[in-house]
Amino acid sequence: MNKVINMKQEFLSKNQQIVLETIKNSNEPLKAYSILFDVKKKGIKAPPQVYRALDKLIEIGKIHKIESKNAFVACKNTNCDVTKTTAFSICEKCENIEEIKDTKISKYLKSFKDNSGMNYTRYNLELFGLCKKCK
Amino acid sequence: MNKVINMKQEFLSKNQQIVLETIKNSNEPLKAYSILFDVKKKGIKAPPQVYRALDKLIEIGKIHKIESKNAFVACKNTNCDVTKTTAFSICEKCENIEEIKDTKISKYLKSFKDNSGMNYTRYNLELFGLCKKCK
DNA sequence: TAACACTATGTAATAATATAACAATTATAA
DNA sequence: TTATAATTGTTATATTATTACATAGTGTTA
Repeated sequence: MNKVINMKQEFLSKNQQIVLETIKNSNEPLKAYSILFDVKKKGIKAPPQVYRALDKLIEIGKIHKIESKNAFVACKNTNCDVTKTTAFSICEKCENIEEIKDTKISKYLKSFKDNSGMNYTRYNLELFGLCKKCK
Repeated sequence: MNKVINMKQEFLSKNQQIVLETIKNSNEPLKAYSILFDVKKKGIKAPPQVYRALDKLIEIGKIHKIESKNAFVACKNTNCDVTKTTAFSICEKCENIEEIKDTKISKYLKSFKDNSGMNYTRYNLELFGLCKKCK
């Protein structure tokens, strides 16, 4: 079986590589069935093959899921091993979505405590508004 | 048509009332088809009737959607007119979900600015971890 | 009142998203 | 080599959500 080693010595299987490349090459978040459509050229035929790859890629932090859109984006943050922790900015008009790199917000949320006794380890944050172009 | 006035003079239709009561009476977030199952006793028969009510209730801030779970909870925050802005704590083990009332975090996120030029107006935040019982 | 617009409802069909179950194959380790 | 685990392929189905259109009630106003 053809495998490739990435910078963190994590192995990506053939299907995982194909799905990851497809997402990376897109300039917008992709939905699972849109990924499936794209990768059919490369021999992937059925939803479970895509969803399995997506699950794994999320697990190792190569991609993130934007929950409110059921869509997937590649993580551009090279040291995103902390991962599964996500913050996105979403323009409500043009639907442009960007991962928020601002570290202040990440520090703030990681260290956040309330009086519930919860021990927080990760978060999803989606900030909505209007982007520079649309406002 | 039987209508009822709530504190903000917003009208709730019959189906909206039924769906809202069902969600309020639950001690956990409900999924749309679980709501549908419950309200069949009361004459609501099909998905669009439920989804229409859910959409409206979200719009007026009576309920929130937990995006990562595709589930709906009533907003206990009586003055949740600011709304559509949501923050939840989710236990990864027991799946207990609570709306975060902490106002610090809300102030922080509402006033958040980065250098993208985005003008943020609302957010969804889901904080994951282990609750007091599960850790 | 009749005509109109408007909102809410009911209903059937189907679209979109995701998983279960199991067989077949390939990779790695003992 | 045998066993084991991981990955893949495949079919079917479950779950979540919307479209489209018909029907009925409500409110306004000419």
